[in-house]
Amino acid sequence: MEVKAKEIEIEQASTVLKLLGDKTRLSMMKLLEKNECCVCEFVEIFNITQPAISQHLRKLRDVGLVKENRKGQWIFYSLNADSTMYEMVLHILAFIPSQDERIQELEKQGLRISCR
Amino acid sequence: MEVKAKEIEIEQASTVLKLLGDKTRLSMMKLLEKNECCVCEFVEIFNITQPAISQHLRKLRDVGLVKENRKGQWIFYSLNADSTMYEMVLHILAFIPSQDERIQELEKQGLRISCR
DNA sequence: TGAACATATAAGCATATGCTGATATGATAT
DNA sequence: ATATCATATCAGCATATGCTTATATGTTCA
Repeated sequence: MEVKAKEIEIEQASTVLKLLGDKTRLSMMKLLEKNECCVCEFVEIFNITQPAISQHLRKLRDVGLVKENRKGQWIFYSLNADSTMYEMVLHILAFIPSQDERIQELEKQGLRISCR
Repeated sequence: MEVKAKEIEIEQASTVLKLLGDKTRLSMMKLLEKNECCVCEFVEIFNITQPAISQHLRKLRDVGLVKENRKGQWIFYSLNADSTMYEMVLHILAFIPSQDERIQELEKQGLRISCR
């Protein structure tokens, strides 16, 4: 490693890594790296129910990886740059291929996302 | 990210992250970052049985994160630098505090590790 | 106020995970 | 050969995880 990384507790680190060790959550985090997203977008993108999405987001929020920002009826999620783990998360996400085509794919298919 | 990271499949990435998302395995990997270790060392360090250690190592080996090297009676494990995920793993381990005191702790307590 | 929409929470279920004790395999040394 | 030590594998169990359906909460708008 060229730059000395800011160390974090191993307990915390393993918690975060376990959360990222789920394909759905990892994709969510990668999307959130570049975009603010609301629940309904995730619901369209992933082939699971809205409660399943909410539960994933709750787990990510509980450990402080994401934060929510209500805009009227919608709640937009984004990465929480204040998290102790933010730096590590960014380093990890750098290895993950962009998931943005999944949003574009939806638009192409005419599946409008209601909150935009 | 200052340097462009070599991207890996999201499927693969989540598999690796899930494996690292266990405190025992994460500690093992951190130890292996600097040391070759054999099973009996891990058995002394972690408060779990030898089969549990073997099972963790097997999982790490199955996805190619570690490799084994038999030396007579003992099998020494080390990080597999040829793994597609090696770079990402190193980036992650850079955030984990050293676990080397755990080995030193054992020596201090007089619990000799038989394979050294 | 109440209907419609977005999101969260609860309950229940199937599968995955991590551990233990028992046993098998492999290597060394007498 | 056989006893001993190191490691792996197997079977079984308890707990964790991710999903679904049903329902609750919160917001908007007529």
